[in-house]
Amino acid sequence: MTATPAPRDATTGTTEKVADAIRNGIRTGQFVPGQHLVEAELTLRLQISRSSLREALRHLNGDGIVAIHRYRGAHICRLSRRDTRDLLAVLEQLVRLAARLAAASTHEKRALMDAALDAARRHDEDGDHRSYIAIRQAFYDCLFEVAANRELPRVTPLRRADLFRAQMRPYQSWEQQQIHTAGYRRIAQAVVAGNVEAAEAAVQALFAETRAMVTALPDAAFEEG
Amino acid sequence: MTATPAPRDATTGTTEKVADAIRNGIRTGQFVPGQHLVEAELTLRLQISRSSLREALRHLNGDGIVAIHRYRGAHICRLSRRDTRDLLAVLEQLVRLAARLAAASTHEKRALMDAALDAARRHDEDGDHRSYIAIRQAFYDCLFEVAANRELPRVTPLRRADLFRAQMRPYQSWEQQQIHTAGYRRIAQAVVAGNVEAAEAAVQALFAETRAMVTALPDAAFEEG
DNA sequence: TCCGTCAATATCGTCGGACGATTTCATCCG
DNA sequence: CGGATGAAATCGTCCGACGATATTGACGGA
Repeated sequence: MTATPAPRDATTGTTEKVADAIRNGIRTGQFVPGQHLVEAELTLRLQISRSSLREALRHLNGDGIVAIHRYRGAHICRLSRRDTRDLLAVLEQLVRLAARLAAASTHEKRALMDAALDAARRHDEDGDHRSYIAIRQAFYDCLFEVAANRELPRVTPLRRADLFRAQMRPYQSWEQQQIHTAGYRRIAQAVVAGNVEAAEAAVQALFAETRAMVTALPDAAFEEG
Repeated sequence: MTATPAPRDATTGTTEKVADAIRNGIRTGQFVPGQHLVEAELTLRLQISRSSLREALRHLNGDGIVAIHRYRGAHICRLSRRDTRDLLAVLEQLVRLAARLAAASTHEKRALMDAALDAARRHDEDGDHRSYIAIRQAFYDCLFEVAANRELPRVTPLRRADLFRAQMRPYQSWEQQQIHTAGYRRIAQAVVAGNVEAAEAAVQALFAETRAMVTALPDAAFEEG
């Protein structure tokens, strides 16, 4: 009777493996937003049964990263400009809350953010896109860990943000990634310092940058609507 | 099975019907938080196959209202004090965002909130618990409609809040429900008036009341941890 | 040639059964 | 009384089947 869905149990199942595979495929570019997902093809590629695949797709559908239309199959969601705007508005509030809670946490807990900072510094050196993804993930994992709010990781639409990142990728330069990473660093520094106002301000600044970047993108990067 | 004459969207399927049935059962008290869900029993009760039921359970697991432990089955989540605190913190931020967006919307859109207000007034008269549930649902539906942010209804953990309400029910008096409904009314009025600050303040006040009520509840109302 | 109609196909939704894996529980023995 | 043990219950995964529906492409008439 644990109040929260099983953390370890759930990760050991076939459906979770499949869901992770697709999520990871989105991050690595193996799956592209808008791509049609045919059940028969995926069952062959992933070597699983249709039942398990459908459960995984239903799971991903709940996360909002695949859309399912009756008798027309599933496809990776492709965000419109409006979807992106709405997503960023919600995400900003939740990350702000996370930053506020984290900055108000105990000193030893806040020190965990140093790991994310170190990873960010390493990213500046090699500059691989894969490490950028890793940075992002490490940053948010660490932020949620320090914030110590079990509900935040559940509701924060980070998987949808991955979709957003995937759509931006062809248009985003390495410099922009570096700027974004610098934003993570500023948040982490404010959190480690225990400065609540600075942490919230850093989150706001990061999302302001992101919104500006989105505005500058061509229409081709978005779904119509 | 064959009784699906006019399916127009993805929301009209067996799995969705099952998920709705369980969600509704939680609201009406048919399912109690902590209750064990046996697949064989549910397939008989709902007259569906195990495949469809499992998809539905996976869906509800994604919404965070049922927990699934490998080889031990699914059960309705039961929130601990901490879970409740975390849930309310996140919910407050999202409802605040919704109220802010709604109050800043156009005048004709904001007028939609009058429907929710009328429903709230009707609730004061008959005072049935079922109508209280209806009020709550109508209020949030309307708020999200006016806020015009597609991401908000997706991420806002209202189903988990239903869990919370279900756990409170045995300890919540009718007067407290009325007080809560009055909080909805204040938010709606501020939204209709287009007063952003007042709307956000009303949300804050509502959650402050809720937190105070939670603190006063006995331990028996919560899962341990 | 263009466009509407209609059949063929691909794919999905649901079902039922099967088998191994694991937990749970009652039983038995020390 | 407590720990080992075996049976029952339940779950996870797979497979095959059938009807339902959307998509596609052929066909014929204007």
